[in-house]
Amino acid sequence: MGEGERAAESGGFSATRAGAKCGRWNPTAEQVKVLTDLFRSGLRTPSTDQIQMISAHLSAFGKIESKNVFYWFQNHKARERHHKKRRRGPRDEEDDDGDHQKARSRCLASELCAIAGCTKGKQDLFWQRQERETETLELFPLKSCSSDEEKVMSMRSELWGRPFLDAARDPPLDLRLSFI
Amino acid sequence: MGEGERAAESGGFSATRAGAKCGRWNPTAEQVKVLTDLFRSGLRTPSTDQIQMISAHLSAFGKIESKNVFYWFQNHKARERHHKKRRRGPRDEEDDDGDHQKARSRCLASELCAIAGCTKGKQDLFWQRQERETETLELFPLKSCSSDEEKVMSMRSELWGRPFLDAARDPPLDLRLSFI
DNA sequence: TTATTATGAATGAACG
DNA sequence: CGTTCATTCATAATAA
Repeated sequence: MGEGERAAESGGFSATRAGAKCGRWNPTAEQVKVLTDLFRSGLRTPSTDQIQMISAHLSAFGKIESKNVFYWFQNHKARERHHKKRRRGPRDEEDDDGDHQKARSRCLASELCAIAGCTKGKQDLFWQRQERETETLELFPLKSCSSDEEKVMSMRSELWGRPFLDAARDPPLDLRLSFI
Repeated sequence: MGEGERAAESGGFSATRAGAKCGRWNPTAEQVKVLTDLFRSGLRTPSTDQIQMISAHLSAFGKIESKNVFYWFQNHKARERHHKKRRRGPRDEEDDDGDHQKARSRCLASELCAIAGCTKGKQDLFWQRQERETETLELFPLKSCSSDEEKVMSMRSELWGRPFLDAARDPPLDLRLSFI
């Protein structure tokens, strides 16, 4: 199992990390980055809409489904509690991809985030939402998430690494964070 | 096959086999011995308490953390199952697997085991349990696991290999196994 | 040394 | 939501 194929690196951007048969979702560095940021920003249990939204944007970095986002948050939240301690290893920081194409560009103005759910009435649950086509959703459908004085955390200035190759294709990703 | 191999001779005791800078936990022969015994005794998925307990005792043989125990069982269970592929014992096969390990035997004097969880109310999960100091747990804290006759498996008489050198320092390890 | 194996650690996916 | 399973990744140990 020593598989040295690990070396198989992504061609241009860190797409599929594992060259093996991807039976399951394999998040790219960018995707993880965004998800982590969202999580650190306070997002714990994204609504169906938020999941759809996030998934849509992350699809720019690679194949991804809504359920992946759903699971990601579920797992991350559940495990955070069990993982409060030190994280082994000296060099285990991040990005094991080997490709450092993280054009550190700051998007202060445009912070990435989740769109408020503002769940409209009744809708199918989770990702099983009939899978209507592939993207019918809009980026900013919400018109009034209402005020809410609940948790309004502001985003932390974070960088956004984008593939320098498809700069034109991937959306700017400047979403607004507005927790329900 | 490895399992026992690297364990080397139990003739004495293999101190911290870890050659040096252990990036990751490297179990000693004794630790593996105990874990293996517990596993073969039927323990598959130790509870948080059991993990803590086991970890505490195994620490006598070397550095170890609760999460190591947790992972060990996870891996061991998963792998044994996976390795059961294409292995049809023609004849008298011990067929030790399965869940029938009900050797309801007497907990003879020195049986190694895990202490019942007796999960009292709410407790942190897994090995993340606050890491309260270094063992506040008692060997037989339970006074009444209360009703619930879930799975009460008894231990199979097994010997306990102990380092003859540190007999005094390491706990006798005569615990009782009582699944919940 | 390099190649392979054994296994610790991590996490996606799901179960109950 | 907590817990468990299945795969995969990473690396110490060991064979070649």
